[in-house]
Amino acid sequence: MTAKAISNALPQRKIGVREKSAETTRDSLLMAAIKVFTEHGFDGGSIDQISRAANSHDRMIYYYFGNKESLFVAALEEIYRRFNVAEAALKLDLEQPKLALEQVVRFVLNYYKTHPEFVTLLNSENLHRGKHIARSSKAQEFSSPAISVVDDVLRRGVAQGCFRSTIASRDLYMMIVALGYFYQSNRFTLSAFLGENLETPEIFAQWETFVIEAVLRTVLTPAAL
Amino acid sequence: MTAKAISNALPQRKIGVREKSAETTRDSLLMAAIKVFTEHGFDGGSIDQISRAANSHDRMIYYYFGNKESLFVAALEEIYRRFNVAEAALKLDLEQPKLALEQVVRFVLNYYKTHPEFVTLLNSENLHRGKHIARSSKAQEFSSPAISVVDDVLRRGVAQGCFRSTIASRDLYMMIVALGYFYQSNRFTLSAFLGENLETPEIFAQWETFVIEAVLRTVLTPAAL
Amino acid sequence: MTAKAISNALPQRKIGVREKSAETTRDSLLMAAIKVFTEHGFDGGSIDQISRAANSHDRMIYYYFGNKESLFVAALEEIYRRFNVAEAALKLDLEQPKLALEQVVRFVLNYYKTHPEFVTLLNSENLHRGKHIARSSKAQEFSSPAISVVDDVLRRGVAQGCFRSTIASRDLYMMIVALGYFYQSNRFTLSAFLGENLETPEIFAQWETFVIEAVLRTVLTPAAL
Amino acid sequence: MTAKAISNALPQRKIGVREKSAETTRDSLLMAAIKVFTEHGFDGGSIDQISRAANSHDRMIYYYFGNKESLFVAALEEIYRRFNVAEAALKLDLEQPKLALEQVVRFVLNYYKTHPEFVTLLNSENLHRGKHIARSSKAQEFSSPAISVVDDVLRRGVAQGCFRSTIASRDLYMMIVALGYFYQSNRFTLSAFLGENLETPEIFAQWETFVIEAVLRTVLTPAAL
DNA sequence: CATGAATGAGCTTTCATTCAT
DNA sequence: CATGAATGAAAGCTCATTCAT
Repeated sequence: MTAKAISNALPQRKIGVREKSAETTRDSLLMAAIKVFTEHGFDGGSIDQISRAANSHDRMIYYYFGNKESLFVAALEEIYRRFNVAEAALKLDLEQPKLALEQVVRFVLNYYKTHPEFVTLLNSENLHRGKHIARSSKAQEFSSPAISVVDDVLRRGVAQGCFRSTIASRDLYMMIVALGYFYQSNRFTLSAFLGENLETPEIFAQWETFVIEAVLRTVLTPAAL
Repeated sequence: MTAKAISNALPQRKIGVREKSAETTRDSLLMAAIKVFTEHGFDGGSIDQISRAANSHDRMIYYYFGNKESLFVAALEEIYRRFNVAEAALKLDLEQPKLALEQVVRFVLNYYKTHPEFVTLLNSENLHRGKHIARSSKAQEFSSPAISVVDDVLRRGVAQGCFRSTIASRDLYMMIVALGYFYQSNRFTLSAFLGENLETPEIFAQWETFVIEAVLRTVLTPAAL
Repeated sequence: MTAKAISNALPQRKIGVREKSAETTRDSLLMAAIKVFTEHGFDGGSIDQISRAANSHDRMIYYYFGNKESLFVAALEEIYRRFNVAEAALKLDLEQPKLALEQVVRFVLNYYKTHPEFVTLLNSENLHRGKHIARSSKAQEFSSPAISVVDDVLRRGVAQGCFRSTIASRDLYMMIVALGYFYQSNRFTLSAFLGENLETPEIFAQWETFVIEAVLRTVLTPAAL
Repeated sequence: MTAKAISNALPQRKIGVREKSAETTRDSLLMAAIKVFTEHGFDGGSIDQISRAANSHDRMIYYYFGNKESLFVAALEEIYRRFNVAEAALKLDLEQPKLALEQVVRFVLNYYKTHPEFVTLLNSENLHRGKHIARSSKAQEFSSPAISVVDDVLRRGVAQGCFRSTIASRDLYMMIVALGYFYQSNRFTLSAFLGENLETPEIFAQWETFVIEAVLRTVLTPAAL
């Protein structure tokens, strides 16, 4: 029969024989996985959808990743890696802590806005109570850079006397992330409930301004306000 | 043999002949749906799991709700209804806006904490880009009470001169909700990344204190700080 | 609950309480059955579709007809009854056998064309090897009029000397019916295979002329040709 | 317990591990499909019945054919292919057009009689208004041989002067097919209505003689009669 | 490295029908 | 005469995964 079965059932899927290197196959499967999991979540996305989107075959996913869960973990790690790369590119002037903090807030809000896969994959992961990320050896190493950026800015501001000294960097980090993440992750239900489309640039801009103000007012000393 | 076939065949699933009223059947299906969707999300939760948990049959879900999506919409509406009931029971002293606002924050944070189904169902819904709630005629009517509570407090505080007049109630509402929701919805990935368990009472208490402070600092006039 | 379950699942189906007489309900169910069975066949048509089309309820079908098969038998009997009524209205001049035979052919071809339900229901019935009609007590009484019309014309023509005496009326009857029925019943596959749409008036007219000629040439004596 | 579950569980359904080639599996599924669709029609025949009859599994039907409809199309194409093969084996002496035409009629009538699957599958297909065959790319290529055989004989007869020149080959083709097909496809309802069993050899023989005579009388010139 | 074949359990949904009032 | 409730079986189809080469 040779290739006839599949070409009968899925005629649109013919791929050339050995025309792609291993690296490419693995990569395109991973990209496809991020795309499909972003659109349908872990449960909603199927192995078949992913392999088809990658112009490959189901079997290759098992070859390279073992199973669906491991593929999902790889996808999670990849989007975290990308976030860290983007964050590392952020050049902050620590000598101006107030401005630096504002930049961090802008970066976070805009990163979430332009990278829905980040929000959606984490959303799906939390629906599963974090069971996949718990299996990742790289989980914690990925978070430290993010938090340390906030920590650095905070320390410098305290040292300069413009930031309050009682703020825990973990809380500040979570505040910034929460205000950015929630707006994106819940924009659909929020839009429905508020009767306003949160995806318009105007409303996002207003929110960004508000968040910056809220963060600064929380952190700044009365004198620096 | 499939698990489903077994459960159909096993005698212990047989329920007494028409011993339950329609009210009970519909209700228990809805309660079971909330439970199962909370634990596994929309895609992860199966019709079979739900009917079994309700001690009923698959068929009755279609009898009472039409299909899986409509059942999910009914579940969403129910948890929103409950939230509004709980919020309506909240007695605020509007003459003390600062205290009232603190109470609102405490209420929201604790409601999300004690009602994981609220967070999880919305999480699942946003994964589907809000397509289910868009079909609900009750969506908007459910959100207005929540926002108006914040609005009332805010107006009163502005009138008394202790709250800043430039705050939009929608932004304030979203801030409170975001800080409460995100902590719960992302507690699994956050715990993994931070290396700290956010479900311990101590860390939650610290977060609650921080959020109250952040909200008040954002809203209060310099004089009232 | 009362009516809430159905109105939730099938909101478009509310019917007034007792606003229709029994006669009407039974009749509209029968009409709906003919319609649905015509469109989808016995297997393809569902009890639910039928009761909905009749603006009634599943339960009423069982009340009036007992089960799906008996409903189908009733539908078959009804379309045969209608055919006989139409045929009885046909006024033939037996003194002109050739003309009368032509009229019969025209009647049959046009009846099948304008009553697709006749063709489709019989089609469906033959797919089930006639098991439903075998249960009908009225089956044979319905066929006699049809055949006797052909028989009368044939006898008269033989008596007059213009028709050949060796023709069996059963064969002649089947020939006319076959040429009319097949064209209608198989018009879809024929159109696909021939690459011509048999539903256009021109092609039907050509066929009608051809059939009349074929029937007459088969029956007429050489002298009368 | 459902019958399906049972058949999944019972050991006698287990087939040897990979003891069958793909060729065999696909073919036996197709053969089983023809058998089951012949007996119960498209709607009445189930995927489960077919896979069981082929000693295979539901899943393989989707693997090889995609879905039930495509399997049905494949079945239709297969029986048409077989008809064409049988017809191609027919050796006609075109120098004797009258005899050749008689042979064509005998061939068609006997093919339909001995291949009920041909009649039944087309019957079922027409019940669905030809929607499946419309999706077949091979539909028209299958019909041309059949019609061209009739066309060849007709032309030769006209050339020799024994056949009338006004006959359209399409009409002649449809006449022969109609008289053969209808007798088989409607033999159940006809038997019930006529009170005679059309499956007895005597009645079939009489019909065959009649049809040959009718076709020849329609086609022959008066001189050749 | 890659692929065709196969597997069995699971999914959501619809079926005809019956019960009790 | 009619209806709301319930039932169990079966439908078509998709799931993640494994085998053998």
